[in-house]
Amino acid sequence: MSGRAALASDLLLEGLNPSQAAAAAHGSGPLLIIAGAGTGKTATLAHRVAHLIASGTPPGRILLLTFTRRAAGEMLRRVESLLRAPHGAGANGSVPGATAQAPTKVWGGTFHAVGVRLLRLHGRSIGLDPGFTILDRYDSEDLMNLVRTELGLSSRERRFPQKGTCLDIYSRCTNTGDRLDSVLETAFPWCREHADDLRALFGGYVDRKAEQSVLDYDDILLFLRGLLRDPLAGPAVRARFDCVLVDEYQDTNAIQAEIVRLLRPDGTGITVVGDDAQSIYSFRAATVRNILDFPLEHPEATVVTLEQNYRSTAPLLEVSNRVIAQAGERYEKSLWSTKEEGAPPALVLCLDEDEQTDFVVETVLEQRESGLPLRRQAVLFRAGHHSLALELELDRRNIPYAKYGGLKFVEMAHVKDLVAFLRLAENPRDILAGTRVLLLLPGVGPARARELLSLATPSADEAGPGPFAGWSEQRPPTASAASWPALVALMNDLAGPDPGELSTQIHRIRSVYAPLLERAYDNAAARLRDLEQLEHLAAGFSDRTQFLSELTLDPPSYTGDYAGPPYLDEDYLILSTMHSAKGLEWDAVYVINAADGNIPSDMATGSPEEIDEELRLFYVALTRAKEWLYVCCPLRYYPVPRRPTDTHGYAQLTRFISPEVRPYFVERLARPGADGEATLGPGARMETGGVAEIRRRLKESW
DNA sequence: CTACCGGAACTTTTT
DNA sequence: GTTCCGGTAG
Repeated sequence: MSGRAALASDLLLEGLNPSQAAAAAHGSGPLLIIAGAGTGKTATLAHRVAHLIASGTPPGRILLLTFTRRAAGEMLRRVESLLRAPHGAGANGSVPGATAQAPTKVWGGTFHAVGVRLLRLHGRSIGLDPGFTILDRYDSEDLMNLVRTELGLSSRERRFPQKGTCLDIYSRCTNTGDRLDSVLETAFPWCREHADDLRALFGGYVDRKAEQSVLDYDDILLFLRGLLRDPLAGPAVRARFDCVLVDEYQDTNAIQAEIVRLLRPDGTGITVVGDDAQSIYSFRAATVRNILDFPLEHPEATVVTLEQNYRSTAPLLEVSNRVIAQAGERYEKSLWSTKEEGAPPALVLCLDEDEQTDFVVETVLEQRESGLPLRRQAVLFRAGHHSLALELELDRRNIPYAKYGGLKFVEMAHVKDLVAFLRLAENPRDILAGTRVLLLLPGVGPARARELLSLATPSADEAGPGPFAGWSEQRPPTASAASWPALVALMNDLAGPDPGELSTQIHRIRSVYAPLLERAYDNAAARLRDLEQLEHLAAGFSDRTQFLSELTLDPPSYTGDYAGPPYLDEDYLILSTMHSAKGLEWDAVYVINAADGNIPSDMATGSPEEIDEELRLFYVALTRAKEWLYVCCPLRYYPVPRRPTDTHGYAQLTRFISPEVRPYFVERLARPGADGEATLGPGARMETGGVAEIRRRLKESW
């Protein structure tokens, strides 16, 4: 590094605390940054990238792996502004060495997005067709179901696991590398008896993916690892990068860790950042061992711990620290804040879900009255459907909101339909996309679709007839005689040498699809508007291949608003699952349904490890708040009915707010009763009663 | 071979 | 409330 560059780098570190600066300016040895919640992790990482560029690393040789594309984008924006900022160094007021190459050249994105990019570039050298299309979760389930039906596993005396469960088991096997038997034993004991059938099923699933030239999420990681392991291709890919930075390292799985290892075998240039206390993806085979064992794997590694929290006030931090202290193994750290003053966290006890909804809506509006915009407030919950009642009320009151997690825009049936046209054109062997398109036609069922798809083959030479040329001679079922010629013409054009602009392609699909949509679904008008939205979305992409990849790897989240995602300049309330809230922060946070059964989820209380993960998830939710934190727990809730006979159960406050933690909250009733404060203690399940009865119980039972 | 109807079983988090 | 399976009518 030149003297001037060194000076510039020093200037880049302005505003960082000593630990952050040490991490940002660290040399080339392996580096582990343990970054507690709200400790300026993003800033540190951005400064580190800027520092690397300023000290001479070409941006294109830096690989920044993040958990979402949004995180990567945010990080690179900050890098850019750091390098642009007038630090007084350099002739033109910016950092030397930085101006020539834009930081946007940095390879940034999720493991999956980067994997796809590298596989399209280098895949051929390990025998992978670079024209592959990508299956999302639902496509993968459908393909699994197809094979399951073929093998006659659907109709059995002993009920065979559902497609989603099958895919979970498969995915767990591939991502952990464990044998099927041990996976079944530890994670899916109720499926043990089907071990042999599952093996056959998975074999078929793998074959079908290969035939169709499609990759599921797991394949992307698997093939990327294969690429890096390959004696010829591996070195070529490795040679691209000098530095690999991995964010949210606590949520990586064994394959991802190996990919990092293979990218930088000697450990130099590796930076991993994370917080073991926020590991919340073990259901996806992420293992906290990656971060805990990093110093063992790299004995020469430098470990920097960030403990000063810049996000939350001391009272909020206090309660979060107490909550996470209940967890098992972790790096000991205690977050501290200089923001001493602040409102204490509130524990809000509600009679039922309606009262909780009212409380949240009223408080959100009060906060807005006193100057806090909606978008700086967020409601967090364990499962996507926990926000349903709230969404209804927000709709009723015309309060705009955006929901993260749960059903996504691209997962809605009509959007998937339209995308299937594009996918089929892109990859005529993609049976799932093809079946989806053909089944839209009245009179066409699975059998006819299969027959038609066997006629469609990718044409070997450019000049030859298109892949769907054979369809022109097919006589359509009388019911869809009208739409058939248009569909054939459309597909031939889309798959032809000159399909036109992407948004034009979508426009053409819409005109063929609209009548089919109207036949197949109700509220066609709203759905057609969504498709218009999709066409607008596509305008930002020049390339169909890229559009399809990004759509499945990083789908835009769907909002509750019929008109599609809210415009960026509008104010709207944030609704999010706790998982999707990772890495984000808001001034006011409302955690709803903080009852045992919801958090921890009833589905995840099988083992102490699972419960620990739920605890960390709760911790993640609490630590999103900067100023105000409300934890709401409805005493009674109805959407439980296992049987139609019992209408509702009584909830207990989440076990994570234990008697030791509880005093750090200020307790209040959502709708203060006539006789003021209630005395609250641990609850018990009870039989139902009238409102008066419930109110009475409320006072005794907490 | 497709379209439709009735009964039975299930119901988290996501790249 | 939903999805999934098997049976039956056209």
